[in-house]
Amino acid sequence: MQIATWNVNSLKVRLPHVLDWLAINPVDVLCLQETKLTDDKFPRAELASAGYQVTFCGQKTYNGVAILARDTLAMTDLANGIPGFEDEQKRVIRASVAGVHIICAYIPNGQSLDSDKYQYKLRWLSALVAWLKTELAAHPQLVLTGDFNIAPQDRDVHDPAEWVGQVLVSGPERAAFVAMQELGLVDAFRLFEQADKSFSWWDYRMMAFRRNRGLRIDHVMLSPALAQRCTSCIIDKLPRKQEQPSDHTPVVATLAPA
DNA sequence: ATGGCAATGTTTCATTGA
Repeated sequence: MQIATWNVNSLKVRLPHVLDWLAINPVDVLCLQETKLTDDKFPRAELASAGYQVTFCGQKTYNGVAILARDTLAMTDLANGIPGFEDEQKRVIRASVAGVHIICAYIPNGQSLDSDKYQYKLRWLSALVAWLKTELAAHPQLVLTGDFNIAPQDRDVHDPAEWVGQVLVSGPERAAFVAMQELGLVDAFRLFEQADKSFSWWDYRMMAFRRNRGLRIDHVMLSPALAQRCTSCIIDKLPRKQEQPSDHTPVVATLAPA
């Protein structure tokens, strides 16, 4: 089973990229973030033609998440949001696909350490971690994937010194990531030997992609039972090289049959 | 220190992202 995540930065603009990518990479599950579409505008028919069933939850301009699953697989238990956490922003959606419990998340950016948005990010992360504890107990086969807006370690940052004092690398954010690991979730990418300076996001500005000035902030985290089955996790940089790309590129994890 | 690039809204620039 292959599970991928991709922050597409507008599914309206990026639908052709997604369809092209799926044609080459027929993953079983693709989690999308920043669809930036209200539900009435979601391109359900186009994705159905490509062989994918969908569940989505979006809003105008900002946020928006979706899970695509091959239509040959059973997709059940559809829900969105973090239970008990009031949030107008559409950032979490979940579904069970062929018995694997998938949570697709777009964790807040935080803007800057002195921003209200940063406080919101920390509250949000706290709610997520508390909820994950019960989710993991209920669903031993669990994947948490998406745009975490957290670079877990300095090796996930092109120039750590340049990022000191900024969001995505702050102590409290990284502590939340560690808290997820302490619940048993495993950063699939780090199960394997990887090239130095592997990133999943590059700023549009300053030729950041060509200079590989990026961050690794998009993650696939696996419950212990699934980590045991994971045979690979790669970042696919090809979409980032295309015309009019998203600033993020897909991350793909492969699980061996149970 | 600042802005650089891209998407969105109803736009003629502001806001947000990371």
